[in-house]
Amino acid sequence: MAIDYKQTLNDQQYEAVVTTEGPVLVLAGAGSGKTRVLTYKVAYLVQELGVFPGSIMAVTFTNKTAGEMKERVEQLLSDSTEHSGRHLGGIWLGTFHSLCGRILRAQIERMGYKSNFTIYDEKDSLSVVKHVYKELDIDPKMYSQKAVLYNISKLKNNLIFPEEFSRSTLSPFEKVISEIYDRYQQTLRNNNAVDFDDMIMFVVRLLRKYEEVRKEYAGMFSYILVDEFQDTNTAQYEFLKHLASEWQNLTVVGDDDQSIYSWRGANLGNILNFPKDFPKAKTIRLEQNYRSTQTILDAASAVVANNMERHPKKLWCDSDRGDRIVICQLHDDRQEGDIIAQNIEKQMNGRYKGGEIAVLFRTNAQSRLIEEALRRKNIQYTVVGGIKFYERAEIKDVLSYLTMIVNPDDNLALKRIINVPSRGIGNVSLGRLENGAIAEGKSIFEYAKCDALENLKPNTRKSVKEFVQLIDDLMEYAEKKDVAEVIDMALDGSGYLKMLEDSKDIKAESRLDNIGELVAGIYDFVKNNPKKGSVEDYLQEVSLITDIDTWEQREDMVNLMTAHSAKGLEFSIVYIAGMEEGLFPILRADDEDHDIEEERRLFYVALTRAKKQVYITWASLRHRFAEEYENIASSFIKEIPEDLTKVEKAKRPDYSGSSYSFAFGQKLPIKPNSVVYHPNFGKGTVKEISGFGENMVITVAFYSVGLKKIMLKYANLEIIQY
DNA sequence: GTGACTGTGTTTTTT
DNA sequence: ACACAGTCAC
Repeated sequence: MAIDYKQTLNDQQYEAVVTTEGPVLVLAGAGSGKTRVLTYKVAYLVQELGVFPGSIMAVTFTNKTAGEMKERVEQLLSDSTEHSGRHLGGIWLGTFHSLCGRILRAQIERMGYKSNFTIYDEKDSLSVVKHVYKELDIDPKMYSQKAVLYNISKLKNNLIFPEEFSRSTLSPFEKVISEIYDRYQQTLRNNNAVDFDDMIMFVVRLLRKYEEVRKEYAGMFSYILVDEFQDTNTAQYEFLKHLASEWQNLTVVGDDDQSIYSWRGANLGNILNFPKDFPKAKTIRLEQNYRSTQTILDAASAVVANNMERHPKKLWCDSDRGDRIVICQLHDDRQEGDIIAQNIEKQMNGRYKGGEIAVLFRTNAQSRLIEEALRRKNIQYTVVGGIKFYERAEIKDVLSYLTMIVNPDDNLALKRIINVPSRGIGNVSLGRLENGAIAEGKSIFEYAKCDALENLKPNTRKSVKEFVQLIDDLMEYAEKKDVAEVIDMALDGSGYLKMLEDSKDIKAESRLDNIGELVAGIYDFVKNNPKKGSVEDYLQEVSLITDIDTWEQREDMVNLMTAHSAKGLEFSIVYIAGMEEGLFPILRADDEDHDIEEERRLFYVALTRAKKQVYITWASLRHRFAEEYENIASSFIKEIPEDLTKVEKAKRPDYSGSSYSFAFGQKLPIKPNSVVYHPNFGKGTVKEISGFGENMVITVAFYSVGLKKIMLKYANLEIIQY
């Protein structure tokens, strides 16, 4: 049966789906079904217009979203039996980075790189900057390496190439940046490596410079769809413009109120000026919210209305008013964790599953106390983000072995592993190798491979030759075998596994666990990509994977993450923790371009993740580093209309005893038949009440242990139902 | 070349 | 508070 688009979608959604020709701007408010529109539009193109999937490009913000979208469209297509032959094979669906990566594999040789290039993450980039500082003899204390890297990234996002930047008028600091930028880029080239920003910038450069490249790709994509358009940067937007230049069928979907990545170069101007750039563009507004209660929607709208830079819009919904937003003031950050955990426990004993609940915060560091509190209550949780899996030292080490197989010119990868495990090739020897390589204009590996290495001691020379042999063997093996087989050989042959197994370091065990997880992931990869299971295929994919991509929403686990990571997700219950002035909105000592409107949008994003209920917590006292800070409530709290909120203040906690208690609504009276929760006995129903005030004693029928008499003031009881 | 010691930055958000 | 990088002594 064919999909009844008219029936399934509302009028605006339908219009956005069937307006396939020409540029379309879909302004989609939070929870208005933007993913739905994109999914149905792809299905519509394939099914109703008979478009070949290979001529569709769909760009999403994360790999995870790309995967989910593919699944949903395939589901839609297979549900409609008359076109069951249609599937999505060949569609270009992914993030800007993965799509550009694919183009670069095919085209980068035009720029003098080899197609087996490595993709450097931020840590790698920083290592390159460090290397350049040494080369140019620049003092890291004078110019912060991070700040310089940030500036380079900004230049790249704005498509300013090193040559161009060096020609413009520069301040003394900019002159330093320019010099570093230049060397940085040369170093990447020598290593046959690109950073994240290069991936976009290089493709734009190719599209600008080579008409045949532009024609090839622009001709190929007769339909282009873009999600989260508000978070695109200048380079990404130009990429889209080039690709849409032949057919002009560009649908961008976004919400200017949810633009939260300007610090990464996102240009709010892209969405605000889209109608000017494409005068023929049709603008469609999705203003019906299907997610939240009226209360949550009203609160979020009232907050974001304080922003000046935005397309005005009026979101509406026809759901219930719902419960008020609870704003709870805590004494300190530890109590915040405890209260949140306590309340979650209550909700999980009620009708909610852990997976329906999320705790959002501004900074990853805040998760620790909340985690501890949840652990004390044996509540299962997952943390999204934080310490990143693929940035762990052991993971990077192992991946560096694979990288060397694919791109032996990658000096960074070589330096990382040539002495891990220890082969007696220390800093001095490595320095000699590096200098020799530079003198001969070779990569270190190339130099180590061919030369007599007379500047090394015989023992060291032997070790280097053995290392070269190891990599050579792995390379040969990798020609015939898939990445799963290669990783086993690499871990074994390099002695890396043995090094960890023999280590007395207490961290070695968790490192082994992590490597186990990585290997399991590699086996999965090979299983899922029967035709493309080479080391090179794997590395290309894995370099772009982030934690949010691997996160799976589990039914039973409470979700902890930053407000940024929560973009695009929804939960029945949302806690927003740490709502203090200076933390959310965040305030930094050296903030030049600190943007309060962006912080407000981030708060808007956090609020609109909730379907049913929002809890906002803030603590008067918070620990930062080793110190305590006094805080006042976030100014954003006041922006929520009072009639939508319920304000509570916790008693000062008593940490002297082993436990203390406070719950939302603790003071409310208990009556017979109230349902209560006891930390040891679990849930029960109140049968009898005697005594008054301090001496009140209740008789409770617990589901687990039967009747118990309990003295209220000692009981640490929570009321689930009055 | 290894291990202990010191100093620094970290905790804004991420492809 | 803590991890990490850089430096120094052996």
